[in-house]
Amino acid sequence: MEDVAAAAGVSRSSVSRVFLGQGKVSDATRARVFAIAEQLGYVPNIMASELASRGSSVVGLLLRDAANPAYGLLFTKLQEAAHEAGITLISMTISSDLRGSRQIDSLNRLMGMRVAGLIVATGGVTSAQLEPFRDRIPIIRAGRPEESGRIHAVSYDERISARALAAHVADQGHRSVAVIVTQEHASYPEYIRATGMAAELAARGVRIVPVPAVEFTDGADEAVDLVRRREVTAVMCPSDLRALHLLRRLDAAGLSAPGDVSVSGCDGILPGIDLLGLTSYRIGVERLAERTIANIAALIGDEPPQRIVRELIAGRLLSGATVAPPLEQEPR
Amino acid sequence: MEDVAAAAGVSRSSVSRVFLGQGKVSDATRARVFAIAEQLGYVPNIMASELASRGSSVVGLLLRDAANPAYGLLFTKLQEAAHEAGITLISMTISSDLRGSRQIDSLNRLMGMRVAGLIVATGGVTSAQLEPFRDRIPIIRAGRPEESGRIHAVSYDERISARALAAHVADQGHRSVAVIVTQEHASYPEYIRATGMAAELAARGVRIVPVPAVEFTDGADEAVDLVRRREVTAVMCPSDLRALHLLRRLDAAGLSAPGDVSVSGCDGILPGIDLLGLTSYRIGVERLAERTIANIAALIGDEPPQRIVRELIAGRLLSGATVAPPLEQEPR
DNA sequence: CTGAAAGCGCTTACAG
DNA sequence: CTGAAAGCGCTTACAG
Repeated sequence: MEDVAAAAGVSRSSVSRVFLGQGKVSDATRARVFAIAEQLGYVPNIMASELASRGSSVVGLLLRDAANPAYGLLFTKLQEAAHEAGITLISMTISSDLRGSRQIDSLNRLMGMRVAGLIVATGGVTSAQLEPFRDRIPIIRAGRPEESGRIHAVSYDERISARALAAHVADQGHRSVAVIVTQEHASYPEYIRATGMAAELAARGVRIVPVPAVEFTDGADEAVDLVRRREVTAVMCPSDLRALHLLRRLDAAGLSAPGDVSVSGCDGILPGIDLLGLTSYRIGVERLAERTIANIAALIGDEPPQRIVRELIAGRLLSGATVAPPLEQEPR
Repeated sequence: MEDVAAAAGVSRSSVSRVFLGQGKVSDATRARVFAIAEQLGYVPNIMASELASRGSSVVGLLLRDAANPAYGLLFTKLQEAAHEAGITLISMTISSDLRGSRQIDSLNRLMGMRVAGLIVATGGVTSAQLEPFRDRIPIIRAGRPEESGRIHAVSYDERISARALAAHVADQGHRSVAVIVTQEHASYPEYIRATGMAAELAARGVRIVPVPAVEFTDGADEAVDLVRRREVTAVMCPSDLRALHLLRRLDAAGLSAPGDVSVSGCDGILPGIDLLGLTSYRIGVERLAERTIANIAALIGDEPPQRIVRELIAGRLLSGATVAPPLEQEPR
């Protein structure tokens, strides 16, 4: 900056004003400074700038495994929305198979960078861990149910999706259905979905066989057994990835959907899901990203909202070929 | 920091040393400082720290649309490898449908943050645009052929993958094959793949019908026509997403693979690709991420390698059901 | 419209 | 092992 100022024959103050685009600067000076800067390849040091101005325009994003299509799309949409809102997002990913310590690590790193706000799109960080920073900067949970009630959140409406899927399966005439229930501690969203599905099925008088699961591959073989023994005519999975795995195991067992059993997933993001014909629920990623950015922008803005943000985003049912009326048993 | 120092009864220098873990500090002081810091919720300001030490440990990552499974996985794997190498990655995504200006924007922002190095995983930034920063910080292109020869690169070996796929199709007995050729300016990697496929087919005496494409959906309907007119018995696509789209169009036309035509893609990342039975080539994302991080670590390290890094990463053929011998025509 | 000077939160020789 | 002081690259009142 010193060099630019010298070459342009002005003070550092003026160079600063030119780049900030604020304060009064003559057109001549402005043009000269820009020209020299361009020529010298000068790019202002954002760190120094923010340090001096005590302001930060960057928002931190704590993301889960972007290899998961649902998180990858969310990431992309958040970036897009942020860019449009003039917000720079800096992100760190947490692999889903890594435990707590590393997530905290990332959280601290982001805090150390003095981000103006934080978007948490992973369940790996608990509300309790967020709490100490809560009155330091605005924090918003994105895409995941937030229990505490003290942290802002824009979440998918898992209850609606669970109900829509369960209603669809029940409407096809299934009277005995297996539901793969991810344990609460393993994946809270999946847990909510699964219990929501079970509740809706129960309300419709459908018999439910819960299949507990923790790991991604859990429950599939057990479900296959249930199908073999003709105990159920449909299996509901709390995510598309789990449904895919079930389809693989069914295939290995010489069974298929919907011929031998109806299968449903949830997410609806996977490219090619239409070709597979998987019945699912397309979560509203785009809208969620939009609302998350709109809220964080307001929260880090001049007049932050007084109340805790708490929005629910709905999606839409994707009715595919893998769910059909049960064949032999239970004629209607 | 001042507060922590005061509360601990030491100077800021000592607090600094404790957090940097360098220099001699008595165990008593260390313990006291950590305790107070914890209690006060003090997290060192990384920006200030780096400004003062003139060093940066963060590496910038310019990524393409993470919603694309291939980029999403790359992103995740890069993060993992970086974390293991003690490198903090800060990333900005570029939506594939946004043009130049925004990419430069992100590039400047990253430079403004004074990152220690840069990983460019998008073709949207040209070598020429990178050139001005080339002698400022180490820059490495990841996952994409880099033409300039002046920028470090760890790329997928697109020629190998193209050849493997083409050889596989030819080996099945196809003698007339359509190849969807993405134009060079639209997607360079796809262009390299397509021309590589065509070259290998030609070398094996197979007749080639090139179908030019720019947009993601281009070429599919033309390919369907070729199949209808029995001009080709196979269609090779330069990416799985294009292959998926072709399968959709075939389906809409009442045709299917491999019954009416063999279809191949390339990438092999998509979850569920096995269920679809798509013949593809699984690119070596994990290894590429590993090598990229290893190289950037060396480049920003004490003794950077003298020569331009130029590595090629191979993957493996995924032979699926969508490629089979041609049925009626061309009996062997 | 412009410049000199203080200060942002740290690190780092340099003395002790 | 520890502290005082200068400095990192900027911004921002405050004077002019």
